[in-house]
Amino acid sequence: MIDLKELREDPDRFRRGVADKAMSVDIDRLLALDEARRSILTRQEVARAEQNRIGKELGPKLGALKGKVKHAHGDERASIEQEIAQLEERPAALKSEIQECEHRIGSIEPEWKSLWMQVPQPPADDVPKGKGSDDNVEIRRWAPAGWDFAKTFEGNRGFKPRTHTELLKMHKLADFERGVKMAGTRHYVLTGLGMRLHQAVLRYAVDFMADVRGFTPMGVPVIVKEECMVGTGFFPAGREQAYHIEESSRGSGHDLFLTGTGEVGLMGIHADEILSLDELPLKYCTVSTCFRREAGAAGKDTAGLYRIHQFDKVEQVVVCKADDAESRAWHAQMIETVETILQSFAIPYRLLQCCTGDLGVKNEDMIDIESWMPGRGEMDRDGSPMGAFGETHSASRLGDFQCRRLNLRYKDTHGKTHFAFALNNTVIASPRVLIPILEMHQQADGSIIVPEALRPYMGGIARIG
RNA sequence: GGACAGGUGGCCGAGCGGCUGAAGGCGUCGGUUUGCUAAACCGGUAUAGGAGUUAUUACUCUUAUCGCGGGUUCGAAUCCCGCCCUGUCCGCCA
Repeated sequence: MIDLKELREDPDRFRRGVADKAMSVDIDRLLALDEARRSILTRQEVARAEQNRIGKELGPKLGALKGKVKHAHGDERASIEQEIAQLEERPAALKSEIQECEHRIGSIEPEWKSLWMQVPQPPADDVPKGKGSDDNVEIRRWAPAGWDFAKTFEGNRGFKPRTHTELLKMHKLADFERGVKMAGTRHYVLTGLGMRLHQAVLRYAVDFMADVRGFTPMGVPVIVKEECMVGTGFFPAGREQAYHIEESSRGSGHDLFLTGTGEVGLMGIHADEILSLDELPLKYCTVSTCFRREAGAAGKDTAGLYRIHQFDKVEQVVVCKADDAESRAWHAQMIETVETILQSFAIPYRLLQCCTGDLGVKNEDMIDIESWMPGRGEMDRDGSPMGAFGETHSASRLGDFQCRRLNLRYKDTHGKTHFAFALNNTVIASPRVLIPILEMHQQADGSIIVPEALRPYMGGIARIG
């Protein structure tokens, strides 16, 4: 969430942020509610202060009188009782005023809080303006030697490509029918070498993060409390995307949610903590199963391994000082990590700078990395796919938005606390990444050459089929 | 799942209706002492919100916070209720 003080000081900055992100949050309403809330709060505090002061002065006296009244009789008793009643008059008046304030605050707060949570992190200044993904700006593209983006797959390789679904079937790498039988649409079973390849890319990515990048691998919960989802910024906006475990309806204390990314578990680790400077930056990665309802995506990418309800992902996060330059440096390293990995798989890809309209509530800057998938895209005259880029990675800078929501802070050298900056990035998401791997490395006979980098994780297997 | 016990500041631990934002200790930071280190001594040492002064830095006042939420009371860390969590024992089970 954003800083309300900053909102008060420069509301236009946030109005612009909302507009640039093509969202609608009533900033004026929020400001009005905030103003009202603070004025009532001030009134309540003044009353409380007096209550406390009176309490200290009269409290012990009252106690003594009340003790005395028990043993008093007749006139004496009556006069003591009167004295007590007098003394209690003012505190009673204060109490009712405090309660009234509390009720009024209670009536404002839900809407105030809800609006506050919806205000997005304004995009960084250098993020190009745009309405949606069509306005994203390609930064650069890369292809291995021997691959020319200007030519079709056939032009490059001399034969027509099979789609990954065909290849999966051909080599018995996945079983969609039985996946659907067990769990419904968008579910699958990875079988045999399909599962091994899946595991191989994950292990390769974790090892890269740990051994080359020096990140700490973590195993984190994938079923979490609502606070984690809110704290990481996925709720309330993304509520529809998460599977909901209604434990409360069975008498348990709280509901749980399945996480759609390891980012939730990684960022939740230090929620409500104040870290010391020497603990920063936090460099964590995890491999976790991710669950997504894909609500609103009905009919989209229904075939194959592209859009599924359950997958595994190696995710990295960095929590660093509240410093823009440092955050940008980590961002650059994340992108480099993804490029290194994709290059080691010899997969052509391109980098897109996401425009303002394509950013979510929590990020101020995001790069999407799209891999070339020969089996995607429009069909040519012969009914064979022309290939297309498909998103396989993204890397985001969140500023302090997420850490403010998580209440994750650090103490600087002067002992002052600050909300930390956070970044996150897909190191690898599988099985989606298997699509370009299978499709790019297929041979004319349908067999698939396993990228060299993965062979050590495949028991040395160099070829499928 | 059953039975007890318990959740207090960075940690340990007292408090069990007003004098307690909270004793004492440990840790930590600053200082004095010391040839250096150690010891000793002195002082500081939570977080958030609001208001104000100065307006980088800082300071003052004030409110809230003793697991979370609610209640009793003029007044709650302290009493009552609900929930969550932890420990121990028993049962069950990857």
